[in-house]
Amino acid sequence: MAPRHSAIHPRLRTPPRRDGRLRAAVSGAFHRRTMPRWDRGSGLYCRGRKAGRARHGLEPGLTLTHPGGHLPFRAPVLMAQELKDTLLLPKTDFPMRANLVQREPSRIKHWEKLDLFGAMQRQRAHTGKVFVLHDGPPFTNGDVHIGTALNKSLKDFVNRYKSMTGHRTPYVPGWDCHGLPIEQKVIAEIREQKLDLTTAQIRERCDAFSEKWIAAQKSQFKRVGVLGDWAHEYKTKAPAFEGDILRTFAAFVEQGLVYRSKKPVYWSIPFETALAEAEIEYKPHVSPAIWVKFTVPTQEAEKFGLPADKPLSVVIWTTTPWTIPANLAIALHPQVDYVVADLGTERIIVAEALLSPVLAAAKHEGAAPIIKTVKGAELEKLAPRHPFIDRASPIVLADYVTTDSGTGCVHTAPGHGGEDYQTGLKYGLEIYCPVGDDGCYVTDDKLPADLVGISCLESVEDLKAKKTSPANIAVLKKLDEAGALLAKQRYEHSYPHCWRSKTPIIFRAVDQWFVSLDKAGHRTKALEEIKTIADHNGWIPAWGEARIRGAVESRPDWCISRQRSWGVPIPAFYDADKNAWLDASVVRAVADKFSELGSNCWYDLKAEELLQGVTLPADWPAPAQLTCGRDTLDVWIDSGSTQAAVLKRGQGGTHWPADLYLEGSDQHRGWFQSSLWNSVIAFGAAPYKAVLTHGFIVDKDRQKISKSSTYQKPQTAEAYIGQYGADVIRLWIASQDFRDDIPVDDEILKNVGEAYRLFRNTFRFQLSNLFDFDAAQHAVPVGEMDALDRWALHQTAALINECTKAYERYEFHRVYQLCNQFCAVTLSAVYHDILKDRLYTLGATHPLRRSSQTAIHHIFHSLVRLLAPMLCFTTDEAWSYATAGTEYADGSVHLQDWPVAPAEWSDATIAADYDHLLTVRAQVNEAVEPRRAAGELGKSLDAVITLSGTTNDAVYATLVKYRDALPELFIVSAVSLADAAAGTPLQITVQTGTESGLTRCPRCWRWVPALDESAAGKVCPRCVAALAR
RNA sequence: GGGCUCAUAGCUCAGUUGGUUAGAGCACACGCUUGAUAAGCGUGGGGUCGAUGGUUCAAGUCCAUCUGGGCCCA
Repeated sequence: MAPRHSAIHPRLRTPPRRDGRLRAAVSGAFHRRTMPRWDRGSGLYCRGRKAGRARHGLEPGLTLTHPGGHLPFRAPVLMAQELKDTLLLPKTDFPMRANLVQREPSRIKHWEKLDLFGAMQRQRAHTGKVFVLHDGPPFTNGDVHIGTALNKSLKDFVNRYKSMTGHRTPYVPGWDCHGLPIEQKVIAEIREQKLDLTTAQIRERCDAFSEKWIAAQKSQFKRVGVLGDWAHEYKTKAPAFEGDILRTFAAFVEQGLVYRSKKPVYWSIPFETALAEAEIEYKPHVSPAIWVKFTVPTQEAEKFGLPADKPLSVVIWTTTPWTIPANLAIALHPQVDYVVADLGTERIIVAEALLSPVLAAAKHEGAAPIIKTVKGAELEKLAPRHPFIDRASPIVLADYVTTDSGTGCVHTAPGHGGEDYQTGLKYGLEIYCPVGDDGCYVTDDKLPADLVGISCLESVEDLKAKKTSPANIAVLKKLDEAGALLAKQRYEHSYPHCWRSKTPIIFRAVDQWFVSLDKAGHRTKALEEIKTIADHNGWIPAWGEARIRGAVESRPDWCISRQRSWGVPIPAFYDADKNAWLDASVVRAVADKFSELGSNCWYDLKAEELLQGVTLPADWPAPAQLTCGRDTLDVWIDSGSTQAAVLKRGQGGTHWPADLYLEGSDQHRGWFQSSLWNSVIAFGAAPYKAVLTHGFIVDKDRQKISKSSTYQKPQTAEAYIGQYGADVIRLWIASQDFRDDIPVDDEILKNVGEAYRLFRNTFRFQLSNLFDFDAAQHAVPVGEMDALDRWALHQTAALINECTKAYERYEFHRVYQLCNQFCAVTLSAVYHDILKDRLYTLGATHPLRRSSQTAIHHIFHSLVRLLAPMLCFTTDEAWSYATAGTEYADGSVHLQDWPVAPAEWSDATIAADYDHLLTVRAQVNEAVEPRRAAGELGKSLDAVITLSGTTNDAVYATLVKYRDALPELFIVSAVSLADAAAGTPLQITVQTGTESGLTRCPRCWRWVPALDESAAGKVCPRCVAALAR
């Protein structure tokens, strides 16, 4: 370096050229009009040191007139370099560029090497504080969605925070493995491959499918930075877990809650099996549409004030004549107008709006005067007769009835339709289904004998021949004979077909298992538990209580059986007469088998083998006469059993009940509820003390992403993390008030990226200015620190307190806002900016410099911890540089204790004084700005300030009190105070250094009365002192 | 259609038991700086607090209705 300035002409050893002085030589307007673009400080050209030198090199040719006299402009660059070398400029290896996408995976490996999660647990093993966040299991059927990443990140924030505050945080991640969506995907594969597989084979494929996604999701969750007991996760398909699912179920059985009842399902007649939505194809189909008259007996008519002097009937419309034998009611809409229309010899009741299409279908000619109009509600319980079976078909009310088509009077067969079933339950109708597994009418004392054995199936041959089913034909004949058929038409519509047999499916009630929720007072107990949790503010936000209360109150008895393959088998046995046998002790015995062998044994073994060594209840048939049932449990029993299989067993050091459940708000009706029911029934209490919910990801217009026109790319966590890095995504999650919808959008993420850079640069600035600071040796006791540094500590204490409060309330966005503001304003714009002069120009061991370094050290170690739960990668990186000076350290920020501000950091007097001082600082900035705009000033250090005011003004009094600190505080070269007459408001005068007759120190750039000689040339007295050390 | 819920600047958030001219950061514009430099500093513009009606001396805040969004049901 040294030789470089040897050739410099002595004349160049003048004070370095200051842009301020150059500007001072010309008017702003002149300057802007005439100076070359590259010298206007626009940043277009003058980027970096190289560019700066080039500019200096060009300028000596210009001689500009200074107001204070002629001052030939020079550019003693090398001189400046030499002086610059005497400064204590910031130094760090902590990179400015985060390069998160590349760097984060290495840190994950580093954590794995450290066994960070294990280390955190061991460290808090004996604190006596435990916080159990019980993981809600994601479904294992695809890549981690950004919404799932959000959920897991929030959990990670909580766990890391709780760990730092001294809690052991046993977090056992889990997966929900069974269920229809997986089976559907597997079945779709099988369909494509045109395979015909056994149940066991299908289950094998489902298992492999699930396992594959567990592995994928696990690595994706880890990539997000989520810490947990990944090596010992729970899976609902694990044998031990399946055993516990059955043990939970056994508790249901034991209390007599489980009963059998019918419920309609999609049914394939050729395969004699229930079908899932995915196994159904909708195809065009021609059905016989019929208009059927249900006669109203005279007495009934009179009771309801209807005219009874002519035959009167209610007309229904249906496209499935075969369901007429199962008709038990007619549904009307309560608010729709119905009319009694006179057809001459008889009268009919239909919806007013549909009278004319009905007349058209019936080919009625001539007038059909309306005798009477009534609301549907007025006809409730009117009892027309079934056309050919001796029973009433009462009028019921239902909201789903429309006047779009038909008659407005809906044929209701609770055993053959979903809505019909609901209405049936509501009105206490039998769930009646006179059709057997083979699709034929069964022997039944209510059914006309001539219908028995007739099939509802339309075979592929029938379809080709455009023939309708034998049952349809038979029913049409019966209706015709009864004189009940008002009209008949071909009706073409889209109808569900079985994907395998290609024949139309039927909707048919089959026996299902239900759990009674009221029988043993469990609903009351569940509601009590909800209240108890609310009393302890456990529903976060509080409206969660209303949400789950509504779900629990309105939950009907739960249908827990599924005619599926991929699930936990319901351990019911059947005798030769198809009677079901279910007993708690046997369920428990089977549970033990499942725990040992996995639930596949249900399919691999015969009942007799399975029950070997099991003592059956006295009234049971011999095992040899039993077969295993083929229904599986609804997955709500699976997921609701996690609290039993994980928490009750203390897996990974957990305990029951959990301290927190944390899921999306949809889980009020889902997992929160299923867990509550299972736990209340099996253990008599709720499985959680608190439940935190978050909203859903939406696009920038707050529309759900699936509807969004702007978001068609895959919404996987990987896609986002691959672009932004996990820490930016985590910061984005932290920045949002997650109780509401969470918008995601490039602009938002870009914003968060800026905030990320702010945090990173804050750390970098702090680290770089601690390069020669060793807290053990150099730290200054708080009581001996400079006021400015104590102010900074006061602010830090406030930050710590506020952030801690926010973490306790899970208000991460408050932490984000608070830290953002702290870094941007308190530090960057004020504290750090002011500190530069001290840190760079004073001697290394100067008390003020050490005081500030001490404060920076404290602030860094506070801030890095406050942000650690969120910015888990970056804070650990910064912490490593701070403690080890390298990218990786043996320890981790995540093993540190949560910051607690020592009482001595807070100083109300200094805080109040600085409020005044910073107000004036803002005013000074404002006052400087016009002169800067005029081109008379550059940096604020070029300014000399005079403040006049009166000492009876509190603000001015504070200025007087801190008189000596003001230039530093305002980052100006000098501040003089001028006492004015009482009542005079504070007045600010701005002069340049030159105007004040001062000289600029080439080293610290402050304008001073005189320079002294030093080894490095002429500098200000303060710099002479600094250089002397 | 029902239950729960949300709406404050371009974006993310504050805004106390109703009480001065509704705040902050980011973004934007214009400057400065080149000793945090793919950084840093300053100044500035920007809001009918979703809409309407009401209560009140006073409404972002309380009440009602509506509009739009979200979750869950039907």
